[in-house]
Amino acid sequence: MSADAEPAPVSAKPPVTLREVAAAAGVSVATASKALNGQGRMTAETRERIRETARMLGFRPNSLAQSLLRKRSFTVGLLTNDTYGRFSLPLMAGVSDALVDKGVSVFLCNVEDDQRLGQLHVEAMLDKRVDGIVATGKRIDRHLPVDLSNLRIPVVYAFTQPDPGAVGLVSDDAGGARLAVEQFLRLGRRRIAHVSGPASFAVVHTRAEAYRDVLRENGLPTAEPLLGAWSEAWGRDAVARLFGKAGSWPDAVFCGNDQIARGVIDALRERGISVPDDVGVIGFDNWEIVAEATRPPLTSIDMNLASLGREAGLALLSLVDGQPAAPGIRKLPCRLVVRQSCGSPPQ
Amino acid sequence: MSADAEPAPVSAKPPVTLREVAAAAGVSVATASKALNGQGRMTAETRERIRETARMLGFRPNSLAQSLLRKRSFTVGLLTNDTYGRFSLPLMAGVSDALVDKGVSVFLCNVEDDQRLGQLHVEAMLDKRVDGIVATGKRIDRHLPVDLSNLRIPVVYAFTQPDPGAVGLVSDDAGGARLAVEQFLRLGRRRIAHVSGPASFAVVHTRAEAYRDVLRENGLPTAEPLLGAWSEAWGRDAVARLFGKAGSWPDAVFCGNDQIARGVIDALRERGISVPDDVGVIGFDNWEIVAEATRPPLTSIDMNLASLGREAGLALLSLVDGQPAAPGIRKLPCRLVVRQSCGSPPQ
DNA sequence: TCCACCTGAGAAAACCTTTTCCCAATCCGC
DNA sequence: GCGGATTGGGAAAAGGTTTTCTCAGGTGGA
Repeated sequence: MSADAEPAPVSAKPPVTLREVAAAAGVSVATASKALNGQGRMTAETRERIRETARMLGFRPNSLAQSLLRKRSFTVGLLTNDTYGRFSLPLMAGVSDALVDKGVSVFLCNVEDDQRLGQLHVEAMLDKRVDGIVATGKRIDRHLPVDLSNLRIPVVYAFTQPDPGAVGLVSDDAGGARLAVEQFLRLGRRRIAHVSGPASFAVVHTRAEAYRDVLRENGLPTAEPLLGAWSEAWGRDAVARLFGKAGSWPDAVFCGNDQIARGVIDALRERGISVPDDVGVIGFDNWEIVAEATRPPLTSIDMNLASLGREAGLALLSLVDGQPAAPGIRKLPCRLVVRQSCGSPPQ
Repeated sequence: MSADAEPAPVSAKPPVTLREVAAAAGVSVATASKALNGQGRMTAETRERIRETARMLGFRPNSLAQSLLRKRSFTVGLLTNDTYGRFSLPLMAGVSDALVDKGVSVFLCNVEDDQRLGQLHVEAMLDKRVDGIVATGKRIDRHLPVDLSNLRIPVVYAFTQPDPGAVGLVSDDAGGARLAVEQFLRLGRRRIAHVSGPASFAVVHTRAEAYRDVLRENGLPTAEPLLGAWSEAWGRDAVARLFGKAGSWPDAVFCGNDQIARGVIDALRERGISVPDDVGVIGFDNWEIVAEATRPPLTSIDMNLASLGREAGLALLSLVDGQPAAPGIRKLPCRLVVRQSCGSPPQ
């Protein structure tokens, strides 16, 4: 390991090839290949001898040669424009997780919002003969800055806007919103407000609609959601509007994301309003770094992004294997993560 | 694009090969190859004709075949145990960014803290003949759960503990801490406290030592740093200790990370102590999501992780090209990002 | 006119593995 | 003992590209 131990393997000996294994075992490469792959016919003794030789020599087949022949590279590309962001990370982990067991590796390609970069990455992946592509982004209602519609390999969209006719996986935002509002109802809350992000986001409307639906189904008056930004500042601002004037204050606030929820909780505390005793709060995204830092810790809706990624990986794999998949958007359920910001059920 | 436009290319025609280009141009594959690569000798007219044919046919060379021959796959592996985390993301983006222009793609491998998974990923990468590996982690003072010391391909360590004799890149934590403390001094602060994370982290000591050094160099009394957790709660706790008793309160707090700093700022505000008028605060990491949400926004030390990643990518590339690199750890400077939590210079 | 040299281009090997034939030897039943 | 089936294993092509070698024809000089 140190300088004087060995003549420093500047470039270590090349990997051992099948030919060398065959030579060492005294058979032809064809026989060696078949022995190692469990193909062909030969005596059990021969097969075992070849295997043992391969093991001794530390033989590992060259994926490049295999891929060239099989026209399958056991490699997929993961395209994202959200490397820094919150959403594609768990998603990426899920994709990678679903594929590693099948021996499939993942090329990570961050295209930012740059057409040129996107083009570059897609061409590089195509040249390297990836078996398929998972496209993911930071917004469910926006396209990646690349055209993947006429590729000769399958594409699965996860947490981004799919091309028409493609298969897409997204979180069930409406279901997630229902989960939150229904939790409030179960806890006996009746005056439930909704504070969410900018109207330019599709999910803002999806969640708001589900919020209204649940209230209506339960015969409760629906209040107009307050739309603003995805920030703590807006959460604080919204509290000023909701609780600024005298009158019937909400006893629950369903927030469009965890940062808004944090702003809401901070502002309520500063007004001397107790969470969860006076007002319950539920966030969205279950971003642990935020949800666990609020006082009290924040109950939130988790979009199960890792599962989403796993499903995307598996869907892509079956597409690669030639299984036709039903095109269209599949919605995966969210999950309520209970912490302490919305109280316990009434006795 | 829609169902009736074309017979839906279930599996589109295979990519065009060099052989087809050669046939279409009426030359041999050898000549075609040389024409496209600018090698060999032929009339300018022939070369141009072949190039034009290739362009028309949309020819793109098969990377797999090229790699097999050249023994270079133009592919590297990025190993991390911090997929969800804060640090490896900008770093990954930097690595990818440095390599994409050179036509090098990056395999993303998240090994968590799992030996088996690490082994699996490394073997998969080796089989796929990656040209090199960048190893990165969530802590500068911990090893990844894999042994990369006897690989026959180059390895560069970034933001993780390198093997002896390898090349490693880390942030200059001491320099970063100096930057913070010196900024306070420049602003006329003299009673500077330091609140940091757990003693089990090497960086805690590195930064604390630099903090003491700067104070000593300036003839100021050094106070013992307060060590705790990397959390907001600990930041609030530390304020209670520093400002709880009467006496000479600090006029500046240098925090070990941004979350601690946020706790500090929140607790100061709750005590009616003004930031930055009464007390200046500087954080570490420059995690925008935190630094921009504090009230006031947080001045912080940025570790330039994207640059670190870029440097790591370039270092790996030159190693792959056979340039011997000086082994050992190279430290890259941090950067002070000024927001509003430490005030303006005195007039 | 002849020879040496250059020019343009092709044939073939190489990279490493898989798979499809193919062949020789052995075995079986009659 | 003989024809056919089976068995164990090998030769060779395929996959797509690069590179080295070879070669035919042309050019220039003597």
